[in-house]
Amino acid sequence: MTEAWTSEKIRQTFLDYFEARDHTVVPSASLVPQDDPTLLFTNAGMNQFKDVFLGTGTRPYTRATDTQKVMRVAGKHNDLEDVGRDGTHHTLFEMLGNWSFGDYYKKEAIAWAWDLLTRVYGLASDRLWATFFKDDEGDLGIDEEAVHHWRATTIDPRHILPFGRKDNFWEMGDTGPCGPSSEIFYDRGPAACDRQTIADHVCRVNGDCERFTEVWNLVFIQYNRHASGDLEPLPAQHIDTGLGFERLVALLQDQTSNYRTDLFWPIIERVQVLVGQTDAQREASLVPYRVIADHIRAVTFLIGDGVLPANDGRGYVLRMILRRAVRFGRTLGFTQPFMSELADIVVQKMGQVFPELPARIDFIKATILGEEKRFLRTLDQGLGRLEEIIDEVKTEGATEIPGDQAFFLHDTLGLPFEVTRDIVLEHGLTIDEAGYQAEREAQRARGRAAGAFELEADVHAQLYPQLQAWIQSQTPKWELAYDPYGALEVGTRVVALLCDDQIATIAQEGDTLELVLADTCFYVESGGQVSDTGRITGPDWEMTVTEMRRPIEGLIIHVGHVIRGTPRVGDAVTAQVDEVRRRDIMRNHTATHLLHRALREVLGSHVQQAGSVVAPDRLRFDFNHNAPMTAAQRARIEQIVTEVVLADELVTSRQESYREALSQGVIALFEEKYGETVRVLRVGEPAHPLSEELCGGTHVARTSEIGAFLILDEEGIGAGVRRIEAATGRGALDAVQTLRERQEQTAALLSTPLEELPQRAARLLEELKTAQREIDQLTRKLARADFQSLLNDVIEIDEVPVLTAQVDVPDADTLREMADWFRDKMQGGVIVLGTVVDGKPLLIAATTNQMVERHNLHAGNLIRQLAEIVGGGGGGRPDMAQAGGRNAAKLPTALGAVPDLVREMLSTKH
RNA sequence: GGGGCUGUAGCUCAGUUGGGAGAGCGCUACAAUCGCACUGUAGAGGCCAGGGGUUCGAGUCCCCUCAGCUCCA
Repeated sequence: MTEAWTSEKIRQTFLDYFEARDHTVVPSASLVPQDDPTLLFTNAGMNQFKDVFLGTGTRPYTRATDTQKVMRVAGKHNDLEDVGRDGTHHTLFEMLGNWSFGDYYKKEAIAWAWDLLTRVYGLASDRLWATFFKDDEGDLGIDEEAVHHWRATTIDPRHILPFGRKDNFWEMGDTGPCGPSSEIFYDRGPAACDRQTIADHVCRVNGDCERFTEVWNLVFIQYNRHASGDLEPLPAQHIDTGLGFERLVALLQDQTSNYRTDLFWPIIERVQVLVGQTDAQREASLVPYRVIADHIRAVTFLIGDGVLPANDGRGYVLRMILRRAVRFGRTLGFTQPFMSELADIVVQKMGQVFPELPARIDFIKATILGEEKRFLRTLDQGLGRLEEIIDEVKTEGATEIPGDQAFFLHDTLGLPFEVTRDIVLEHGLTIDEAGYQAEREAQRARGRAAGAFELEADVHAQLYPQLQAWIQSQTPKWELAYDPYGALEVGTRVVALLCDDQIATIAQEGDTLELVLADTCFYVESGGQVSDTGRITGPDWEMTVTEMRRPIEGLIIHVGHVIRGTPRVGDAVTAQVDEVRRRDIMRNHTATHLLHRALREVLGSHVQQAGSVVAPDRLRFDFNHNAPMTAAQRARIEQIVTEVVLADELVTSRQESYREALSQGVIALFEEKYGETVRVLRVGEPAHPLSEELCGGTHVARTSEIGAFLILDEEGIGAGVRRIEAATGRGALDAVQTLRERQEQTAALLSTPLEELPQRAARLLEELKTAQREIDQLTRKLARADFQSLLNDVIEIDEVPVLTAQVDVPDADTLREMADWFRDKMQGGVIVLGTVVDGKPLLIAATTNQMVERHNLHAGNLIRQLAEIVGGGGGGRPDMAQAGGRNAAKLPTALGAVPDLVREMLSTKH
């Protein structure tokens, strides 16, 4: 190992090696699996080729090689909380692989793997071990073929070992392609064993210690497992290999820890600079360094693939990883956001291989920074509450924080338990960890009981592959021609029919039908653009098309109703898209691109599309931005788009390789699945395009066709995500007409010319306000006058002044005010006032505090008895209470009862 | 998908068996000062997130919706 094996060189050597052996070098698939709802993240190199192994998809090549970014955060081999505690486990890593789809098999796979490791990479052959499959549970026997090819290499024959189904038989799931595997291990020597202290530990291959490192797994796919459990030999045999890149780099750079390689060490050094520690300090607290180095890679890649921090799903995992890194950062002394700066290092290091990273660097950093700030805020709130809890515990003289309190901090306020524990210990208190764990377990159990992660139980999972197989049996050479970009009408024929989820050859009038055509010009929902509708006409029949589906690659279904005649398989038909509707959609789609560009111009280049819907009547566009748009920004954006519309710019598309497009700075959207060749949509002249995006949608030919563009609405739909609704062409006209209608109605109601409407409304509001104020003043004046005359009616009961009266006031507030005047005037005494508001009786009783204490005259008690008389209820404070009822006619009776009641209450004084 | 918490003045929040919507900061005016900070006085500012229900009466109780925070899957 005299050469310097940089990670870049190691990766490139692998790809070059297989490219020289006729493999197509393909880009890594996104970390977000496409078309696979069962998977949270891409977790193996084979994910992107799953359809090939399943037989539902094909590729234009039979040999491929790649480096695949892979995420593993939960599972038997990797738990998030373990990452960073040793030198070999990661959340995100690269998996180098070579693939054969029905091409070469075990001989080449084994020979090349051996050749590459020993000759090219120069690993010592006496350190290498190989395993093969020997069935220990069934009758599959020994993988003699693998043994044979291993013996043909220069490997020490004693280093070829058999293992059973647990270690050496690979299956994708309960059913599907599977087969034996062969693994290559590297022996790091006895000193590398991390289990030497365990009594009965024996260092060996598959012995679960760090001495023997699994380097490369070669999977030989040769069976298909049926639901019955039977294994059927496949007609075509495949190779699927995975070589852990980070481990290989560690081996070639002669490091026992992956973190000491050039993949991670620059990050660690940067962290050290930022936090200002010495080398000795760094070595003393390596775990936080490793956690941060690992997690910043995962976070950068996840955001680069369009995952955003969220409360569920992928976004939640991203948030947990980022927050875990911040948490460990705090233990190093970081008090300010630091992660976004580290993203630069990751992008510098990996950007060549993963061009999506440099293309989105600003967005990635802004997202990380935003989430870091959010988390710091969450921590502040949680810490504030924790201080309160600690104070409470201390004043109670206790020394332990209850487990449920710690769990509350974690569950509700998001304060990590580790943080809570550290602070509590600093205060010299303890924490009820068992109680915390119990609460946590209870919460987990509730979550599980409520239904585990539901995998989409698609009843059609079997149907459509069957349909496809049926079509192939009828017309072996057939391949769907999908062209929504040209004419909106096509002459073709019926290839297959589905009625009531059954494959059929004929359908009846009135049936709901799923129909497959040989060619179609109907657009299938994708990239936010909704599916086309239209009709299909046969020789003597006709059907509507109301919905389109693409259940599996290469199969497009037209769903609709037969409105006339009997469709049959093989019929020649004319398929016709609803043109008016489609043209509206095209206007909206092109306008979406223009809107995207205008947003970036006005709000900044951090604006990224986070989703969109392109329908005939409107377009919806979600994007990342932190604040509501101002009216001026909205107007500016409409203006920019309109200028492009008026300039009558050319709209063109071209096919290009994905990598090439990205490297030219073409905007790629997250939600979209991109193949190796992509369609680039351009607005404007080639020399200086106004907008270039990857897009599979349909567009107008010239921007002037858009007609008009109008933003209808702008709102926030989540943390840092805004949504714009807009309309073009006829939709914009509709919107303007609706606005005008409303405005005219309003103007007519106010008898005001349109242009004076705002002033008129403002003046009316002002008038209303002053009028209300006048009413209030007059009401009070009247009440005051009433009150003065009422003072003549005060009677005395046992030397206590008592006033009872029915007055005419508009509300309870005025009654209350009159009672206050009485109390000011009389110093002591009892007042009960009644009135009728909206046909309902209303009563107020007031006394003074001294009356309550000395004479047991409780206003609340008094009012309750009165309320009963008027058919209601009441209550209040001892000195002020109010009641209402249903029977206004009884109000005089109630008031008449007051003297007796007061006398009674006074007589029972203590 | 399930659970927890929160939503009251521009901001931070209080509001105790259901019965007068409040504090601090900020804002405006006036006073004081050469002026500012400060201080004093007065004032403006609230569909108590939205909707429905219970009640004579709901910021408060019940249900639903929306939004934010958070945990779990």
